[in-house]
Amino acid sequence: MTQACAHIIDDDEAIRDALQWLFKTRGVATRLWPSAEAFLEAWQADWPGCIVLDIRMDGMSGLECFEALLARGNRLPVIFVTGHGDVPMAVAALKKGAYHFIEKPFNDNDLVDLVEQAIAHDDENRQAAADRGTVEARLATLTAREREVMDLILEGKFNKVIADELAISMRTVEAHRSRVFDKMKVRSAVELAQMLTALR
Amino acid sequence: MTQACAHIIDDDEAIRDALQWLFKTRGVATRLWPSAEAFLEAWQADWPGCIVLDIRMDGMSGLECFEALLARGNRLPVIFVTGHGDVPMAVAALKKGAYHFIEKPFNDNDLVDLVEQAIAHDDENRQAAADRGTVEARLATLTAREREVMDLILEGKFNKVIADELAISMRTVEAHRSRVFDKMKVRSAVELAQMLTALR
DNA sequence: GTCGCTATTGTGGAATACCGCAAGATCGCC
DNA sequence: GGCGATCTTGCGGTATTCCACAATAGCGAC
Repeated sequence: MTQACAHIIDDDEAIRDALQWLFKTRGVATRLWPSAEAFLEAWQADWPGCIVLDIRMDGMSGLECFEALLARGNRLPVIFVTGHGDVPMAVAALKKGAYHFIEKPFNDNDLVDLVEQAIAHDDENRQAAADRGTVEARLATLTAREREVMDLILEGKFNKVIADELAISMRTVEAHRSRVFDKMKVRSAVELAQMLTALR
Repeated sequence: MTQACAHIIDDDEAIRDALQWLFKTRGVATRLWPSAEAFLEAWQADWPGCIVLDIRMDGMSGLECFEALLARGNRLPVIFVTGHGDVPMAVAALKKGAYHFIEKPFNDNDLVDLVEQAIAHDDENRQAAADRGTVEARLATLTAREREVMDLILEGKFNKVIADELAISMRTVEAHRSRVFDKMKVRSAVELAQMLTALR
């Protein structure tokens, strides 16, 4: 499941099959889900790709599914598909972060293009998230004391001042500082600042 | 014109007046424009507030006006209002960066709420832009050589290495470095890195 | 208890950064 | 030619960083 794919969630088997065939001819991998519930149950945060989500379905609606995904921190771009949408619904969905909102009947090529854009978009997100992930993983290896020292380093303070504020000796600060650089895999305070400021 | 206001662009005088009255009762300053052309002619990049833009108008349409504003780097949130919109139009507008898309007839309170949110949103944007502006203004005071040195500092290099790469003496690098810190109003390379990384 | 991790401190020295003062050279502008 | 901005360099000295080596102490896990 490391392969990016378009998750097609629709309770109409004929549509699922038609979309599967469509995407197959265009070289886009798909995975089919007969209901929002089924998808939510299987959903994993690290799945790459995008979601093509029908709004009107038996059981949980596409909008409810979207909300549930939001609550779980879903990052996959969601493309809504509906035959009975309206402007307020589309606006609300997009403002909540949906990737697109398209009405049936749609042009096949348009949908494929959208899905490809969404998958590419997800790729970028995923890359950025991975970068953040590695930095956070390194942060996680720091001890509490090391993090305290790091914070003060990031305020541009001298070891001397840090030693004062933490009421420890300068030598100790140096030791922590050295370990911080080591664990964060940077060679200077400047690199550290850039790495962490990039996280926002 | 330093006061944030809602720019109402509509070719129907009755609607303009009605909206002006509505916003006045809710304490939102407004400015009325009878056409997209009139607004575009007067438009200034530093106006704060938001835009309420009717789509169907004689002459230039709201959508065309929006495109023109995009091309000019407009930052004001745009709220589209229309009686004849459809889903694709709304989706396209939002994906291009419009703030909202609302259909007539609309609930007065909804529109006022939207406008207030948009103005608040613009305030935040403007604050962030101002921060970027001050940093960029400082950057602009740097000489070419100082910027070169700064770039190398931001790569975490020692003065010695920088001197080598630029084929100048270490003392010269120190002089530039000192002036860079001075002009950028920072006291350490760490602060500099944070200030510039925050710009993205 | 022993082992491993963490926090702590010290010594001593080499490498760098930082600062004030002074000054030569180039270049464009009036 | 004179003026101002910029780039350049050196001297001498202080402050800070960085590193290797060495060592003590607390604390939780097995």
